[in-house]
Amino acid sequence: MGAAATTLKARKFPVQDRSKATREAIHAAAIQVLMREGVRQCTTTRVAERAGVSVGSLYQYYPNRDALLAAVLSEHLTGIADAMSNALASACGKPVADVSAALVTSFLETKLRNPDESSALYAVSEERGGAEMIARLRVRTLAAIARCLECAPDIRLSNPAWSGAVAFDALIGPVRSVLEGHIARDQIPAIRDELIVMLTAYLTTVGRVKPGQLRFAGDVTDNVA
Amino acid sequence: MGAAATTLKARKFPVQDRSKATREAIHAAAIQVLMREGVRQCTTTRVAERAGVSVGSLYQYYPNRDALLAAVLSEHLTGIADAMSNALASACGKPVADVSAALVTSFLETKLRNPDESSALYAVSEERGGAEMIARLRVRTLAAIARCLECAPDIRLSNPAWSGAVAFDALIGPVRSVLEGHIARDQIPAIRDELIVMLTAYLTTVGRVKPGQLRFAGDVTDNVA
Amino acid sequence: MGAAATTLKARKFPVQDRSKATREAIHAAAIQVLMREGVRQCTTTRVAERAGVSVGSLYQYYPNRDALLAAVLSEHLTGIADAMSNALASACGKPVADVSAALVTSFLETKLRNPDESSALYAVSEERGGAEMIARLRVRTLAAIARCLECAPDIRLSNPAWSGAVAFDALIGPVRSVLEGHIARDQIPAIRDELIVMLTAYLTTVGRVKPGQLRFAGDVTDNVA
Amino acid sequence: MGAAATTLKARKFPVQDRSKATREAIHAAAIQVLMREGVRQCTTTRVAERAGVSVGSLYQYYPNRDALLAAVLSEHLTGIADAMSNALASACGKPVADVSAALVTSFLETKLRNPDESSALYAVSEERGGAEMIARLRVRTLAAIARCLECAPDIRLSNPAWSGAVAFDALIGPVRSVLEGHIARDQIPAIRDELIVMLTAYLTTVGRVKPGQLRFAGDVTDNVA
DNA sequence: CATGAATGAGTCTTCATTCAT
DNA sequence: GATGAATGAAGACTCATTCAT
Repeated sequence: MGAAATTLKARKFPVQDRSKATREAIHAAAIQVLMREGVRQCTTTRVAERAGVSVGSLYQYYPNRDALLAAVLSEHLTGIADAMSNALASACGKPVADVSAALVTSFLETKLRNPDESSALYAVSEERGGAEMIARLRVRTLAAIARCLECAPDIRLSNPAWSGAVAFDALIGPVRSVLEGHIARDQIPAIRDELIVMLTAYLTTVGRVKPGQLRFAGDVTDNVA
Repeated sequence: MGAAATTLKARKFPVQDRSKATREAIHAAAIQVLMREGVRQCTTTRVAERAGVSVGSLYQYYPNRDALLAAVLSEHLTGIADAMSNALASACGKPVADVSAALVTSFLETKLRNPDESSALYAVSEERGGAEMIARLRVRTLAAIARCLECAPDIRLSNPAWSGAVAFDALIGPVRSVLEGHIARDQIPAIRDELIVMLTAYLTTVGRVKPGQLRFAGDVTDNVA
Repeated sequence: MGAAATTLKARKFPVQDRSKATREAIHAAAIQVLMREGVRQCTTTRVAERAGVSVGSLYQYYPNRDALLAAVLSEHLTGIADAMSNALASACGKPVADVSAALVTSFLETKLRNPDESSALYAVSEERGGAEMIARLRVRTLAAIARCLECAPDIRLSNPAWSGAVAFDALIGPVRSVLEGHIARDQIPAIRDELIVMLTAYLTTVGRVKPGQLRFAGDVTDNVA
Repeated sequence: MGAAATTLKARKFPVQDRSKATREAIHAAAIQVLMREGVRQCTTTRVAERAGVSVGSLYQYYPNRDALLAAVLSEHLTGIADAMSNALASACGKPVADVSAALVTSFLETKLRNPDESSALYAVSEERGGAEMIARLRVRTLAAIARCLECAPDIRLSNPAWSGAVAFDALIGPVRSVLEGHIARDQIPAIRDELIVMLTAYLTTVGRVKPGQLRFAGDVTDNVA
């Protein structure tokens, strides 16, 4: 009887679902604590508390504190990589300006959607294991960018992967400046446009086709000395 | 003789010199530990140990751990800001390409001179107080950049401070990629040239003087397009 | 059976009871250490050790060393204030001699019941926060005394609160002399009687009703003379 | 030659005088620090600093911190004992009321002349060695009191030492209440008068001569129940 | 004798992790 | 599986005391 009742309840809330819910609660709590208190104060006890579970339970879902923080960071970075992949896929085959716009817009949008979370996670990425994860997702994103740049009809890059990497890396600092408050949040549209201009100018310059092919396309090139 | 020798020795190590030596030993040790073990493991005990002094001595020179780390970070950042100010001063009045080159070269050179130290200090800047210091020196550097851009004869920027900030921030990500090992160290010259191209292209684009306007200091706002 | 036994055991030590036991063990240990080693040596480590728990546990029950000492002091002082309140309540409406006796007896009894503890706590009250606590409980006790003196039929005090305060304060020194060993412990009954005499003499003198005034509630200020 | 010069200088400021001055400076500094910062913060370094000498010098004059604090406490207590001895000597042979007045007045005056100092020293007396010193000077003072009470013409105490001790101890609490701020400082004259009344009443009561000898001297006696 | 840099044992406190219930 | 009390290693920081100069 008792067993049956339990089973029925379990059917409505299957074990895995409840597990998943708890796991997600802990995950969310970790982000909250991270944002409000910083990495140092983001202790397992505090996270469990905010998640409404016991520390013991936390350890049922994450083998240790580092694993929890890694999971949080991983999801954050994966989200960004996914968003960028999608955006870039849509821009495939379009001219540089559009690719640049897709790149800049998708990065800024995802990174700045939850600014506090993004900010908090910088500190997490300094902890052990952060670098590798960033490296992994950077590679993935760079691949998407390179693919896109190869198909841009108005440029011909000698090394799309390389140029794409530079272009992507160039976005990191400005975004961080926004997150750190060096650049006001109402300037986000302005900075977005500015970065699009920058990337477009850069990629156009390094990807300009041989003289005679696109002679009248622009005049930026001869400024590069 | 013995007395003379003692006196001479004493002259080499008078009170202030000994203090200074100890202080510097601690400072250096902090950087060492930071590089080898990371911020988390960079404890007062460990630093004192590597410096060959007691914890007590460390606290005679730095009021607390944060102050020590802040001092290390401060010296690092100040060095960079100084180097950039100098380089930019030399480039004042020269064309954009030269300003870009000065900006990129000075930043890369100082930042990559001691790559391990630079790397280690990223984590330090996440700790309490790091943000403010970065903000302060960022402002100083941005002022130098803006000053330089205003004098560049071949461009007319509607907002030199803003464009300079974007240009500077764009360097941060790529440099970090080198430090993190995402970009091989033998690629440093290549990335330097690439960044010079990028900044020059960007600044030329946003600072492009419409034909016929060069002689009249007209309203340049519509150049940002 | 095994299960039942376990359940019974568990009933004896449910969560709250175990917690309470630990808390009390720490409390008791603190007093022990205080008595044997003094405040200075009453460190969190030593207390935890004597309580048979880890330092960590101590901090689960008391936020810091001061809070622990404050708790010990508080319980001690509260106990005294309670005992005196009760004794004085019983003496309400009785003549001065009885009030004095109640006052003296209750104070001596509670203070000297655990002489070593009382002694040890003097040093605690010097530490941060001790003064306030003493002040608070002094006020409470003085109120009880004043209430009692107002109802004594054979005296009419111009300012019962003031006289009560003096009377109470006068007990502090003698009690301390006993605790410090200046007065032998077998003299306690003698000192008690002596103090009763003193307080009675004092209160009678300052509360003496002039012949013929007993029936009229006149101005009694000139009795303090 | 150099020796002669040194000797002459020394004659003007004899070694012992300078030593004495330094010692006193340290002593005074200790009291200052004690008052402003409390015992815990009264460290050898801080005292030396305020005294304008080096820690090393401090240790030339006092073997260790405890000795320094003991010296400070000793001088304080000795000063009080001296003042009381003098006052009591003057009151010798006079009636109880005068003896009480002398006792109370001298104690209050010396104890409250530098209230902050007196307050600060309570904490010192809790440290190791304080109790013994207090005991020693208490004995000395009690002897002076007893001597005085024996000569009072209007009372005949069965045990002057005992009654004197009670009388003296009764002053300790009230004085402390003033120092702790429980009793306002402008109430000092009032409390002095009150305490004189209390001691006089007490000593008169316990020292009353047999009926028939001083029958009309006072009427306090029959109030004692 | 004076100095004050150096020492290091000893405090308080935190927190990741475990395990009996 | 859940709980949360218990653990104890480790970290930051202080301060009495010494000793080379």
